[in-house]
Order: sequence, then C-alpha cells, then structure tokens
Amino acid sequence: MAKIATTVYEQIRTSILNGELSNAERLVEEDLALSLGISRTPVREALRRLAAEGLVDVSPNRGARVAEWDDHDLREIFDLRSILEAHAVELATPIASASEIEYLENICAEMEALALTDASSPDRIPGLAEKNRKFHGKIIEISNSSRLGALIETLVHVPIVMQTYKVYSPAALERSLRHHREIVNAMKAGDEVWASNVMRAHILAAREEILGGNN
Amino acid sequence: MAKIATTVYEQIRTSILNGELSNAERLVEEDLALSLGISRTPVREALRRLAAEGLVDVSPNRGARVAEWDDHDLREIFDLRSILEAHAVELATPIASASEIEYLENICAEMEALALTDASSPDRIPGLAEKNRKFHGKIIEISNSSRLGALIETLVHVPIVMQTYKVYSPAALERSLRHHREIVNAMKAGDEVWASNVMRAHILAAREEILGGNN
DNA sequence: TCGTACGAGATGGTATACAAGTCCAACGGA
DNA sequence: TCCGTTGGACTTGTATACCATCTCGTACGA
Repeated sequence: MAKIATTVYEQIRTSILNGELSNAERLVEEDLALSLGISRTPVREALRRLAAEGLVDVSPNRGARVAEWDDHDLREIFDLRSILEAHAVELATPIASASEIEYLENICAEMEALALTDASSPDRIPGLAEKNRKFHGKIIEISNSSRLGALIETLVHVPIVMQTYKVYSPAALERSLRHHREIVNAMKAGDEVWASNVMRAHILAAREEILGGNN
Repeated sequence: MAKIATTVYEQIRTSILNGELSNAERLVEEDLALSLGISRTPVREALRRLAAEGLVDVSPNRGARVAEWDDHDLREIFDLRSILEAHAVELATPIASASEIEYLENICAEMEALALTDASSPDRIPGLAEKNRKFHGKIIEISNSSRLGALIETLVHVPIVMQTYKVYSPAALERSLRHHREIVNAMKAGDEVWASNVMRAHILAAREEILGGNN
C-alpha cells in the first residue's frame, strides 16, 4: 500500500541514523535496488529525498554517499536549533492547553524515572532519547507552525546520529531534565520569555556536552 | 552539459516564481515532458525537488500542483525569516571585512539611485527586487553558515511570488532603504545587536507591508 | 435521488537500453 | 623512476515502453 520509495527512504534513513552505514559509504543505486529487490527508480527518489534533507551528499555522475559532519557543522546545527526551538516554545506558551502541559509533565516524569534506572539497562539511553524527541516534538506541535516544524526537522537528523555515540554525563543528564521541568513550568506560568530562554540554554548546553567543550 | 533534470527544475521554478503558472495548476508529468521534449524521468525528479522546497504540493497518486499560500503561511514565513536573517547578520557583523561592507554600501547606493528613477520604468521594480536579494544574500554569505543559508533559501521562494504582485508604497520603500543603510552602519560599528534588531524590524515591516496590515 | 460500476487519465514502479561521466589502473615515454 | 595518457570498468542520467493501481468524474441502474 505504501509507496515503495517512501519505504526505501525510511530504511536508508534509519540505517544512517543507526550508524549501520559507515561514514561516507557509497550508496550505489543498483546495489541498493538489488539488495532490496526493487528497481532503481524508487531508490533514486529515496536518495534524492535524503539528499534534500542533508543526510546524504550527491554529486553529479558520482552518486550518493552518506554525509559527514564535523564540529563546525554540529555547532551550526545546535546554534540554529537553539534559535528555532526557542521560537517554537515562545509561540507555544501562550496557546498551550492544560492537557498539553500535562502531557509534557508526564514526559518529564517518565524521563526522570528512566534516568534513575540501572545505567547498564540497554533500554535506558534509547528510551531517554525517544522521550526527549517526544518532548521537543510536542512543543513544536503546540507551536502550530508547520514550516517551523519542517525547518527543525531537517536540523534534528544529524544530532541523532551523534546521540548513538555520545553518552551524556550524569550531571549533564540531570541538568537536561531540570531544563525540561523548567520549560514546562515557564509555559504553565504563561511566561514565553522565560520559556524560550530556558530552551535556548537547554540546547546550547547540549551542544557543549556533545562537542566536549573542547572548542 | 547541465543535467536535464536541473534545467527542468529551474524552468518550472522560475515559471512558478514569475506567476506564469496559475495557482494550484496541475503539473502533469507527461504533459511537461512532452512540451519540453524530454522523458518523464527528469520531470519526475524536478517535481520532487520542487516539492521538497515547498513550491509544489504532491499527493500520492494525484500528482503535483503549484503550491498555494495564505496569509497564515506568509506570516509564518516572514516570522522565521526575521529570526534567521537577524541571526545571519549577528554572525556576519563581527567577521565582515571592509570590502564586504563596501560591497553592501554599494548595493545601498544603487538601490537608492534606482528608487529615484521614473516609477513607470519597467526595470525599476525587478531591479530593486534583484538588488534586495543581493543585499540579503551577501549578508548570509558573510555569516558563513551554510545551513543557515539553506534554511533561509527555502523560506525565500514564496515571498518572491508575492513580490511580483505587491508593489511597495513609496513610504515603505523609503523605510526599507533606510533599514538597509542602518544595517550596514551597525555592521560597520561592529554592533551585532543593533544590526540584528534592525534586520528583524526590517523583515517584520516588510511582512506588514505585504499582508496589508489587515490582520 | 442515491449509489455503484465503469472507464479515462495519471501516477508509481518495473525493466531495459544506452550515452556520457568518473575513476582507476595499466601502459608507455621521458 | 616518475608522470602523463589511454582504455576500460563501473555508475549515473536519460529515454522508452509497459502495466498495475489509484483517482475522479460520469453515466447507468435501482
């Protein structure tokens, strides 16, 4: 029922995001098509879409490779995310409903509970990452600006890749969870300036955590 | 030499931007291919690219149509542009070279000269629009953040369409040119806060001008 | 009048073929 | 030995043909 191109797109995308495809690995249309048992056409479409999102690089007549990112890229991305997500929460705050606030609070609670569990649990990090995505995604959804959502979407991909490698320090994790709580509190108070500034701090802190503070 | 798909992409894009394609007009792959004397393959690719940029809407099995925008869309777009371009000039200000500043000043002078010419001249409005694009583009270039440039790029398309219909009032035009001058002055002074706030005001003013101030 | 079935028109995908571009490696000359 | 050239393998970009499937309007039938 689903379009094959979309399925392929998602497959390749998660493969990249999971790190199953090594850095700068070539993505040959025919190979992919063969291994997926389909023709080149939908593969091409999927690759173009991924290229538009910046997950793969394509050069004319040379095909597609998994994109690479350096510290400068990451810095750019977190900078922009901090600005756009701060704007999102600024828009969201005055129009968030009580039930939406409650939803965010529930995520906070779940993340806090998960943070306390055994550090060696295999579900812990993915679970936290997933709930984190939900938290940020919900705020963007509340902001009710489809284009803002689309812009952030394109920026979020790359950091996800890193998330699988970098593990937050306990202190950073705690700070992150406190930020979430504070954001919700600010929204509850209807203070969009407060909310947006915490959000910006939240993401810039994450940037330094990921960049290792060494640049 | 150039890829046909790219050529087609640009053709359709400028057709949309020039308003040569009426609103919500259907874009049938085979018709386009036939009229351009090429096959469906590159047309498909071009349409997908345009869809990724938001210039056309595609729905599964129903094909592509020229995208439509309402006031809400425009409001969103100008909001985001005001934020992102303000950020761009904030980044650009501390690192702009003297020659880059001079380049911007030249554009200011050219626009001012052009604004004084006969209002009935056919080149006046397109000339101003073109130089305006150059001005904003140069600042983004100076900011040296490729992703920021890419994000703004995707937002700039739609307002261009409107530019061809809406004509600035003389007062608005004058304000716009003064803003440009003030932005350059702020950059020259190395004051990125000043610069970014003028930029934000500049774009929000344009928004109200285009939306007619009636919402 | 309402529902349904039908058919025209398009898209999504497959298969195949080929020109042109890229890359690499072997070859040959300085 | 080193470097430039050549040639071919490998891909991409495009064309073409074909068909299943989907959409949508319409005419038919209950």
